[in-house]
Amino acid sequence: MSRSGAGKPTPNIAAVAQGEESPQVSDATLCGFIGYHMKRAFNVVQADLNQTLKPLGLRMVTYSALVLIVDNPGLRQSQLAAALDVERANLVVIVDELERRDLISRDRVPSDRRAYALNPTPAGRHLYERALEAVRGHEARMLNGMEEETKQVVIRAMSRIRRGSEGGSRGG
Amino acid sequence: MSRSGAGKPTPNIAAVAQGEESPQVSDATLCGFIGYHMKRAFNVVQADLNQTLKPLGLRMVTYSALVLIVDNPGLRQSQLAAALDVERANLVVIVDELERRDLISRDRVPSDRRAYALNPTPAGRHLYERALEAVRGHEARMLNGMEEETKQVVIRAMSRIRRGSEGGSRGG
DNA sequence: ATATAACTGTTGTTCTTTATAACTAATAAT
DNA sequence: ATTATTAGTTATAAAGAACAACAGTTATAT
Repeated sequence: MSRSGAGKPTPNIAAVAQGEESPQVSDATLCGFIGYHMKRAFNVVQADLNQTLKPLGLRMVTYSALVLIVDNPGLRQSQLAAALDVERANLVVIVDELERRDLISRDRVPSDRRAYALNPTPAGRHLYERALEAVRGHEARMLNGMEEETKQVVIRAMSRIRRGSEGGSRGG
Repeated sequence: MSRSGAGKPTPNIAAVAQGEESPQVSDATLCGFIGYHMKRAFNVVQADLNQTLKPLGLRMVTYSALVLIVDNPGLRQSQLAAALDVERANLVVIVDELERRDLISRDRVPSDRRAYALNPTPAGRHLYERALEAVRGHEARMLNGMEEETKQVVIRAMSRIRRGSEGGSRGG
């Protein structure tokens, strides 16, 4: 999960050696690509986020799912799968996990007896608040006082890259 | 590997439905976090990059490994593992793959008979050039005419996030 | 010199994630 | 009514990443 030693007791000897003792390995070519920087940065973010969520018993994907369910009560599993960009089949275990912990409930919808409406329980809403607070701290730690304007530029750039793969006739 | 339909013959029905037919699922809360935008954007980049490299018989990690070996001939596997941020054990199969395709060679180093010096073959250097050209096209496609200044801001922000997890006494 | 520790590459195993196919039940379409 | 499509589920396989343990080699300590 994490190679950055965010919460590890054992320091990564190889990483220390690479960073401070034998810095002769050049990644200059890869540094010419924005995707390389995105990957390296995202690895750090992901590792820290998972460490942040671990005390709450959440992973990145279960956290995202909980947020979307609280923000969109009555959501169907298909919609959630599409929003999370995971296969419906793989979403089942995620929803199972949230349901087993009584964070959400699967409620049958009368109009369509195939579908489940996903709704947060009071415990789910409570954990949602706690998780949100924790993730806000995580982001503040990651950004570490980055200027608001810079943040906005990054967000716009990321959105543009993401939407570039779609039709692209819709303005944002 | 890819859910964005970058090179798939079958259009993702769920994605279309989510994007154009039932846009009622709100991710406003998650959109408040830069990490969310990074993940979504990186998913798109990764999918397109893998599609780009597939005709060359490369994956993201084998491509990165090849680039680092060409740029740092004589590299040891430990160093490569540290640079790629993968376990030494897991790097073995990656190097195996590159060696089996005669893109690199494992040369024993006289001064330390434990270690292998990784060197690119002529075929490796040739594929390196081809891959680099393909990835340049991929990046141009992803960025799609993004202003140079914006790119630099993003790169600096990503570098800052990444280095924030280290000691942080070194300026860049 | 010898014993001990540390390092390099390797193998094997396990866990997790992701993708795929197939299935049941329910709705929609012809 | 028959057929096709959709929602959720199950099972399985493929791929990645984490971890432990090992042989061979080098470094260190006694």
